[in-house]
This record gives sequence, C-alpha cells and structure tokens, in this order.
Amino acid sequence: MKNFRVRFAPSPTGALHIGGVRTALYNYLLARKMGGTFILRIEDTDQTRYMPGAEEYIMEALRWCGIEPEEGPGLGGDLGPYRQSERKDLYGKYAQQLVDNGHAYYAFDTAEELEALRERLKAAGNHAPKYDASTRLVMKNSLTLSEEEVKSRLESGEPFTIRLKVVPGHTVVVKDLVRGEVSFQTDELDDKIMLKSDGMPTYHMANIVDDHFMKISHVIRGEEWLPSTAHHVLLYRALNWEATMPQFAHLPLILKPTGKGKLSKRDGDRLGIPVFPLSWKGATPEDSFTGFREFGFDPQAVLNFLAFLGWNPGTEQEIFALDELAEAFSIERIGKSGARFDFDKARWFNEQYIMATPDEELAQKLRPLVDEQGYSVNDDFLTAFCGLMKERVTFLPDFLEKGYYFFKPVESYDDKNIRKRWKPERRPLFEVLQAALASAEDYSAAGVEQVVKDFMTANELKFGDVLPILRITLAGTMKGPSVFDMMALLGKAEVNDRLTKGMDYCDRAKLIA
RNA sequence: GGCCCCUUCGUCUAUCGGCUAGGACGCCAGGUUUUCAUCCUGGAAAGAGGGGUUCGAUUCCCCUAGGGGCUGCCA
Repeated sequence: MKNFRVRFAPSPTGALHIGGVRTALYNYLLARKMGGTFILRIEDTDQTRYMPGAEEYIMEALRWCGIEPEEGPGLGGDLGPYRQSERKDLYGKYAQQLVDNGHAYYAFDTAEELEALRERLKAAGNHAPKYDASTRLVMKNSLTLSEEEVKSRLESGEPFTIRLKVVPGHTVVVKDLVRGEVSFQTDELDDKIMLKSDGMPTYHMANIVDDHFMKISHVIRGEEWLPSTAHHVLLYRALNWEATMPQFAHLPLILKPTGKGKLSKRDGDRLGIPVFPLSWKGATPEDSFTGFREFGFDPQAVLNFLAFLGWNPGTEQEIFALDELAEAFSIERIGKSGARFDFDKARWFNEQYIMATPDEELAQKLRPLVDEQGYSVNDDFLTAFCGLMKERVTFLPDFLEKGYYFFKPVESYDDKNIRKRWKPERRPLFEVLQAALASAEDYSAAGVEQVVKDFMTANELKFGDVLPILRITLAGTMKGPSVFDMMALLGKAEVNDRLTKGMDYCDRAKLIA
C-alpha cells in the first residue's frame, strides 16, 4: 500500500526514552508490513525545552536499532521540511484561517490572569478549571473584546495566543484501531491553544497540519495522546480535512518494573537498568544515563523484547528477527493494557540472541572491548573464546568479565574450593600430569583430554579428583567452559605456567587454612 | 476531583461462549555434565469482586474495586 504512511514524531528535549523506541518500532513494522513509508518528524516547537544533541541522539538510536526512517530531516522526502521549527509559517497560516472561519479566537490573557482564573474556579469548588465555553466570556479575548480593541492590541504588538473555539453540546467519537470507538463530550474539552504567544504552534496544531500535508494515513502513538485526540478530530473538521483524516491507534504504555506509574528515566538508576537505547551524557550526573547499547544489548534483542511489550503474534514463537516481525506484525494484535517493563525478560532475549550469534560475529562485536582492555589476541583466539563463553553470558561485557582469565593471569583463586579439594600430598602426582601435558604432541581439546584420561587410569583417579584441580589452577574459579577446551585455547606454555603457579597458590592457601 | 482507557499465573501473554485455562520469563525440583552454563523433564503459580444474559461464561452487558493516562502558552 503505497499510501500507507506513518510517522514517528519525537520531541528533541532529551534522550529518547525506550517507550519512544517502541513507538518508533511499531510504526516501522507496520510501514514495512503494509509496504508503506516510515517518516521521522522532529517536533521542536517548544523553544524552552529544546535540547541540543537530542535530534542527533534520536537518529543514532534509530540507526543503532536498525529501524531507520525513509523520510525525515537529512534523509530526504518530498513533503518536508521534517523539522517543525522550519514549518512555522504554515502553522500560523492555518491558525489564522481557523480564526477567520470562526473556529478559533485571539486570546490576550497573561499567565497571571490564567492562573487567577484557575484559582478562582478551584476556590469555587471546581477541580478541573478549564478555559472553555463556560469561562471564555470572562477572559480577555476576541470573543469578549470589541473589534477595535482586538485590532489595536494586535497592531500594538501585544502578545496573544490563538485558541480553538470548542462548541459544547456535542459528542466526538474517535475511532481507534486498538481500542474501538472512544467518545468524548465537547463540554469536557477546553479551548486548547493552537498558536503560542511566541508564534510557535502547540503540539496539537502542528501535529494536525503536518500529518495532513505529509499525507499521514495512520497515527500510531502512545496512549497519553488518547484524551487529546478529541481535539485533534475537531481540528481536522475545522480545517475541513476530515475526509483525509488519518486513522488512530493508541499504544498501551510501558509501566515501571515495580511500583506505580509509567516507566520513567528515574527507574533507570533506581533499579540499575537501562531505560534509554543509548547512553546520554546530560549536564549533570543525575541527567546522565547508561543505554541498552552500552549495557551490551544486541539491538535485535532489544527490538524483539520491545515488540512483545504490548503485542504478540498469537503463536508460541517468541524469537523474531526484524524481518519476521515486520511480516508477522499487525495492529489487530496490539494489546490494550499497559505492560510492565520486565528486565529479566529483556536479559533472556539477549541471552538467546548471543547464543544464536555465530562465534565470528561475536568476536567482531567483542573486539572493541578487548582492545579497550589492552588485551592482545588474534581473531581466531577471540572467535574460539566466544564459542566457549556464549552460553554463559547475558551481555557482551560479561564475556570479558567472566572469562578474563583467557586474556591475563588468574587474579583470584576460589579459596573455599581449594581448601576442600586440594591435597598437598598429591602434588607430585599432578606434576606427573603436568609433565605429560607439557610433552603432549596434540594440544587440541581432544588431545589433552586423552593425556588426562591416560593419567587418570594410570593412577586410578576419577574426573572429580583431577578436573576441579586443573580448573582452579588454570582459571581460579570453579565456573567456566570445559577444562579441555580451556587448555587447548590457553595453549601448552600458558597451561604449564598456570599449573605451577596455581599449585603453589594451593599449597599456600592450604597452609594458611 | 473530572474525563478517558485498561483488568487471565509475580511478569509478558494465548483464549475471539463449551477449559483438565495454553506458552514464555522468573522461581523450585530432578536429569545430562569434570564445574558453571546450555539443554531436557517435572512442579508451584491466574480469569479482581458482585450482579445479570445464556443450557453454559475467563470470553457478552452493568455496577463496584483496582491500575493507568490526561486535565500546561510540554510534547
């Protein structure tokens, strides 16, 4: 469907929240599924909250995830510009048209006056103070002021806003693709500001104008927008664009892992989990966050995890490559209720992706971290290493933390197990094994295994007598890959060296104990 | 407070009136294994409550409760 056009419209006010990434993902997936177009639009209409670097962050995050838009700032597309600050005149024009057609009006109320109105209404027992049909007539606007007065205020350059004139007594029905029909009474709707006193449009105005001219067919966004959709429908009507109004789909929100409310950036450091795709360095430490990428997540795993937060294919398949997601995705199967951010599940997805990634590829991804640590190993070594460790890690950095001893000497030994298993009187015996290993011709895993087995049968020893000792002297820990694989990868000289050092350590540990 | 949305295991969810309520994560137990992990097997674990409608409700309707969102010259 060539005319299936969707957009992701974030505001560059800071790092892009993971919920935003999911919204982008759903838009992207639907665009691909429908053979449509995925558009990025930057909604930078709030001068005060604008954050330099945020737009770049958004682009980089989408690129990292592999869900890049086809149209957007710097990406081309015939219906740009795709940055709202560059479309300012357009919004002014249509806001004016709204006024001319009687669907909106000028308002001159100051912030103080607005605040006074709220206070007055609250004092009168109204818990939902609104600027609407019931109050607009006591405020300073082109509905209450004389024509001359309005004209002179406008001409004298007095700041003004343009408000939508909501007519009470009607019902607005929003057809939502995930929620069905949702009705709102216009009596409940306030006269939303369309054009701010700085000449910039509000979200509502800019959104409708842009979606119209960018020929957006489906608006897929977070549930927080559902309440204002009634205003949006009213706007389409006032602008006479209802015939081509896009269809709406409001996504369930992502909730906190624990506690109440929707997931927030605070939950990140509160629980030690990422809530942003990429790390973000804000002005202060409190405003800086570690991203999924820096945590060592595979972007595909993140996408897979995110896709299932609010959607499911209806089958029991859970692991989906991006292409498969695009194929299987559908609006009909998007859920209605908010989904808790389940970090354990995210970890599981990442483990699945790491295990499914070919060793060579893992080695490539690990290379920068290896170099950063100053370890010098070749690609073959790294590839083999990844093969040995991939079933034991959750995140990329885990490889180097859990398997550090493949790159440098053992830093700490498991004393508890040494006391339990090391028998000093057997050292001469192990030295026989050490010698046998040192003269082994075949140092492959199978080769050393044979040497060890021969040694065991010759001395009537069991695996349990020998392997733990080898493991602990070579790695310091009881955890890790097959001892024979470890030995083969470490190599003859290194193994010989570690055996000596390890047994020395064991003797000492035993003496102290 | 008002308006809107939502409500199946702890969590993510399947179920589109017939259910012994299925799967996944996590958890527990067992098995495989030289360790850890992987893997395999098994287990505990759910239809918020109350009314209807119906031969029959988790499934449809209503009420209550709970949760979420909105209620800015922020998006």
